[in-house]
Amino acid sequence: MDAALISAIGSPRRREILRLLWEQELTAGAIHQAMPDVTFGAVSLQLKVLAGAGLVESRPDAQFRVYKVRRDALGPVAAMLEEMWTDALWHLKLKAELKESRRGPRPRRQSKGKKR
Amino acid sequence: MDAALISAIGSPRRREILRLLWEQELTAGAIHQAMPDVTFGAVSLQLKVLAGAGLVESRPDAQFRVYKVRRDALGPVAAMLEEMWTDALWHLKLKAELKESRRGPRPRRQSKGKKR
DNA sequence: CACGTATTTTAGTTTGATCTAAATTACGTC
DNA sequence: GACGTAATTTAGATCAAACTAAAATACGTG
Repeated sequence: MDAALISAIGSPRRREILRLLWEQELTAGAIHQAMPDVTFGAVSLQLKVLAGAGLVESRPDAQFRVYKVRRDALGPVAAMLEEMWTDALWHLKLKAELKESRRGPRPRRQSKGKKR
Repeated sequence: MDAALISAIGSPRRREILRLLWEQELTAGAIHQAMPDVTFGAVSLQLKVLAGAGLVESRPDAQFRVYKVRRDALGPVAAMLEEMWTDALWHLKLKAELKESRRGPRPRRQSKGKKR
């Protein structure tokens, strides 16, 4: 129960990933598919942070890597997150939250036309 | 129990303030005195964030403003923070954490010499 | 081992969080 | 009301988190 854990769940993006992993194990690719607004690389980096905090673990499975949430590491926070997520309004809130809290460069538009 | 709460405790600086307020009520000035590495303004801004998340409340007392932590708002997180803080290693950890996580401009040196 | 798919890592960019300094507001006392 | 102290707010600066694109790595298969 250390500061890295609390910092890790402080990010909406990382909570989104935890949410996806809550009920099922998923490959990195599957997680990315569920988050179309970021690149695969970004997802991988956040998974690394989560793993560093001990909140997820992964195992290789053929050419895939399967991620799994470590609920026990979350302790009492697990219940808190669940409560948050079962809240009927959550889906609406999540959208707003992600929109207002995203950082880093905007998704670049496909530069159409110029062919190089 | 919403996202603002989790985000609020995600910041080491704000956790430091919560720690100071944990056992006693304090004025904004007293909190600032206990945090000599930031300006009064910075402390005030963080108190505002904490208040916005419902984690602290304040009442005027003469020309002062007394702040108080709202433990109930923290729910299960309260116990987690306490555990973190009673950890014997905590003091060492805190220093390292603050050093590595501070943001914003460096403290400016007194511009000595040139009298403007 | 060349090739295709899955994932991670690196290098560089953007932006919001956090900060400072200064201006402003709030309160009490004379 | 003028003055002094306490606190907040504003405007501007800096930094690191979070991102992208591309390169590198890992794994399985023909």
